Amino acid sequence: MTTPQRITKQSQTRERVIDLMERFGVGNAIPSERQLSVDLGVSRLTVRAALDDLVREGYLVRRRGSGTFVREPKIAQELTMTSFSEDMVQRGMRPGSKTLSLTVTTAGAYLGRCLHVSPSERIVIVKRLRLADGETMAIETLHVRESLVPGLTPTDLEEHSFYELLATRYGIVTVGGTQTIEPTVTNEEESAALGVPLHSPAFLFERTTRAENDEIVEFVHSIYRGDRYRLVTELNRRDRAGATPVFVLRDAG
Amino acid sequence: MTTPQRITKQSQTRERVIDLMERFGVGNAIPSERQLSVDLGVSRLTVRAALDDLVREGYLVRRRGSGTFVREPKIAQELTMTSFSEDMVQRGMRPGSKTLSLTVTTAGAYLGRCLHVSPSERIVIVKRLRLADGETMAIETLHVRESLVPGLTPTDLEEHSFYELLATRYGIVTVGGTQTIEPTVTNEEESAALGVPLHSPAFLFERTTRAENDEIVEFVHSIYRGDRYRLVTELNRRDRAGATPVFVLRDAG
DNA sequence: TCAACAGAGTGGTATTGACCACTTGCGGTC
DNA sequence: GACCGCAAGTGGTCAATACCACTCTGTTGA
Repeated sequence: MTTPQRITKQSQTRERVIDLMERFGVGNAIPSERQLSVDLGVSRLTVRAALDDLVREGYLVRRRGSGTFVREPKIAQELTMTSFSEDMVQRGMRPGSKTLSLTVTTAGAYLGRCLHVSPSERIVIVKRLRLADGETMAIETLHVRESLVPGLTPTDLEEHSFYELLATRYGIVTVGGTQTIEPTVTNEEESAALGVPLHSPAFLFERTTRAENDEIVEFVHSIYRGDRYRLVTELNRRDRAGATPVFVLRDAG
Repeated sequence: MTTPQRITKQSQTRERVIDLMERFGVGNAIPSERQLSVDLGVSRLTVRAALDDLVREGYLVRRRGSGTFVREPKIAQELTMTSFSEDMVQRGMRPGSKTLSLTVTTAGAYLGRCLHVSPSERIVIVKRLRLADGETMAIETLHVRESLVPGLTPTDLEEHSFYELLATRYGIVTVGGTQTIEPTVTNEEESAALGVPLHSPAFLFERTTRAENDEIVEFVHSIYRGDRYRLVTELNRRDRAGATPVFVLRDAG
């Protein structure tokens, strides 16, 4: 059901349908399933499987007795495993990062538990601002074992995405993680950094990220401006799996 | 692909597989797809379609060459189309509802836009507290066209789930909706009602719900205590569709 | 002129049969 | 006893076909 890694007729069909979607344009119907199965030389079942995925991902809508139509593109990215940098690029904005501080300390009890390491392990703590088109969007505190990222400098992080650095320089591929989201209000430091009034509503994100070997790579604590972000979920009685939320950047002002 | 509303072999198969899952227990394999297709008297493809859904919803895991196994149950409910009442029952808590006010006014510009009705349409506005095991969890403001729910009383809402009432008494079946989530802080009224300090962090949920004919049924504005709820998301580099968040009730204190 | 109807076309469901890729365990071999 | 390899069983993919329920449209009838 999930997209296969190997080249399969279903995945080929998917790609060719995506091409067709662009050709026909938003709001229009793509050829019928039977027509597609003839045109693409695959069975209708294969066509349906490919369309199923595209429908579930929100690119197409089916109307029984009528046809399958190209949906208008989503306005926002899914709340998923993308870095802030990637995310902003996809939204068509210029991402930025300003490193406020980079310190090394021992983990201590709390961080040790978060990162699954000994409390005496040395940890790099990086505090940085996240910018979009020059405007401050969030303040992020990154915690990572020093042994994983030797020689990391503040400017590294302003020039590259952290995940990019992990992958290319340190050979660490992240595969998943857990994220919790809470409402909070900004404190003095956060308000000053974000340029919002004291005690403004904000999202508190906490994320732990895992590598391929199931080791915990990082623990990130982020404060996102509540006046610039909101979460949007499409609810669905029939198909409970469709409740994938998107993290939406609001209009300014 | 989506669960059908009519009785279908696939939905029957789904139910019978769920029975089997309970019988075999967490961690164990259920019978093979071929075996199930014989036992249940349906084709293997139908079995697969039913299993697909259960896998996507996280109840089963498939291991190629090995079998299909019962996953351990999720710790929390998905952020989905369940009513507060259903939700609390599933968490093993006793839901409660205390109606604070029930008024009827004209929609006006803003509500008219939210509900897709004329600004002069008469709207029932219900304000009520949501309780779990006697403790106040949220304050909810419900907006619904008066013509949809004639004769609705405050006590109705304390004795039944609103969705239950809609379905049984008014014959309105809800099929989906859109929900937005923002961080906020409680105002004087909300703080008093929830029993938290003034300006406490909270989640602001806004939901519009659609009926079968795509008409908008309700617009709900809810304030959830930030000290009792958090959102949890499992992130996944490989399968982007799997980022379904859960709305977790925190430990008290 | 307009409403009702019939038919063609669409997605939704289901069957049967086949082959592939992978896991596992059994049995033979060294 | 330890190791290797093979075969059986599993999920993954795909084909060809059939019928149902629904939508839309063009035609027919009043």
